[in-house]
Amino acid sequence: MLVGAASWGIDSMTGTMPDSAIRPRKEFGKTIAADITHRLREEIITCALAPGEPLRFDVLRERFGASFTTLREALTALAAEGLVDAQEQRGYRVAPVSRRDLVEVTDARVLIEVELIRRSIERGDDDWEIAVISTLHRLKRIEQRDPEHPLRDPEWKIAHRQFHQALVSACGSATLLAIRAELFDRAERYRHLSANFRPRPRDKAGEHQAIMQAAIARNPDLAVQLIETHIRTTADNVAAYAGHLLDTE
Amino acid sequence: MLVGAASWGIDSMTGTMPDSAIRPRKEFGKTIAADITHRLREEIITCALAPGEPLRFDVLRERFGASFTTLREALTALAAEGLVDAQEQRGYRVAPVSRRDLVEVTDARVLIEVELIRRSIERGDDDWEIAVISTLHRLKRIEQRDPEHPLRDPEWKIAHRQFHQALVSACGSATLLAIRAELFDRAERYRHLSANFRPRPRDKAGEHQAIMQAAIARNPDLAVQLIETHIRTTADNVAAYAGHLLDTE
DNA sequence: AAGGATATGATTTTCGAAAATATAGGCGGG
DNA sequence: CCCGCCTATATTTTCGAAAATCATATCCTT
Repeated sequence: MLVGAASWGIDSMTGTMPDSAIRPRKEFGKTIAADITHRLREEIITCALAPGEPLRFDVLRERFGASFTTLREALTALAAEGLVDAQEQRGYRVAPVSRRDLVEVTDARVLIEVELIRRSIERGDDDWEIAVISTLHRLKRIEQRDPEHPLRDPEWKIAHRQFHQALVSACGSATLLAIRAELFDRAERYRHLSANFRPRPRDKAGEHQAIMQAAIARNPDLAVQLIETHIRTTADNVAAYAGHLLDTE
Repeated sequence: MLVGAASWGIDSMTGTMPDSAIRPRKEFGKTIAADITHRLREEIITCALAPGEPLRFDVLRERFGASFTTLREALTALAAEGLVDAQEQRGYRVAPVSRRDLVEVTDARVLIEVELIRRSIERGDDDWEIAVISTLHRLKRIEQRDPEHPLRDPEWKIAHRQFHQALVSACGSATLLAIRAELFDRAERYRHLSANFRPRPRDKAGEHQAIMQAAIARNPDLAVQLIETHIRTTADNVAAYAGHLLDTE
């Protein structure tokens, strides 16, 4: 899903509040459809809904307490984002995963993220620097507090997402940012897929620190190289630890 | 809208049949929602529905003969593609146009199309060469037959789209092809916007011919340079001839 | 027993009414 | 006279029933 002007793309950045908490039927100002889109997206990204799993309306209806139509609207939106697979006249299912798709998403992310980092470094102002530094700081704080299995911690996820978002936020193109956000979500699903099998997370803290420094130092070539390595090694890890889940198709 | 695997992206390539013709309520095998999505997309791209125009359900209901829900699903999908702007609780409207958006779309197209051309030239096989040559041939035939105002001719539009699609079709990434297709649609809307004011179309035939030759000759640097110029001069023409329509916002 | 048509059940897809929300116009108070 | 509140209307959003479609099992024919 691309974006008209700069409308949604953002909402996938706001993270999610724990479903266990007492929550209003829908968040303020949002339609039920938008809320369900958001909740479904989270469940798919975190693999609470497994790749390839059929999404039957009866089940969803009970789980989310919305009607056919509302659910259908949410599924349509997610299909446009590539997280749901629409099979005409035969319903929806969680988008399947595959080695090939992982490679495509990784390549596309590198292509776009590299460009956006360059533009951000060139155009970023003081506010941008502050955003990059502060989001990294928060991320590190969370990592210190609980250094194991960061993906399990929703707070780490949000902070991680916001740091990477901050890095490219000054690029000046809402269009490309929206594309980037979608690819980020699709990649994050693969990270979750492998998180359960990865014995121990590698030291991402150092990588993030280095990326931040290169960005603030306005060294585009170094920043780009670090980001590309960051993205590709993450994908390689997924392929290594979740490889057995990628050949189902 | 991005794509899950490789599902839709294609359908925006199939063109449209004249609405005046006697057509079945929906095309074979498609849901009504998918059909309406397709028809609405065409009307937005061709500016039959003007940029910024509100899309009220009563009006759409009469025009397309579908119910609220079905229309809503179509609008959701188009919002994900960036052709429709969803204003929470306040309905939908055709995505507005602006100079800034035109620049963003153009830049994004260059970034992605350039990469895909490179990959296609590197990976394209005999079938790819044949597709490139034959789609260009058809395009030239149509241009000879009726050399004025090509955008008015639906056949030219389809042929033009298919030629550019063929050029990048061997890139190997359904993900990037889907992104490219969306950006192409958004750019085509701007072309339509200026078509009514452009005194005479420039000689695109020569440019297409040169691009084809560079591609078949496996000269990526030249092909990339030609494509970039092609995209940017088209956008410049839009800005020049439809500039007065881009400052409404 | 194999193949194919048909009936049955499960599931998706569509519809229009009803509820929720926004917009516009009028009324009263400052 | 202008501003804010309140009511009336217009519009969107949601719902569950009904229609359409697909999947499965059964039965008939060869």
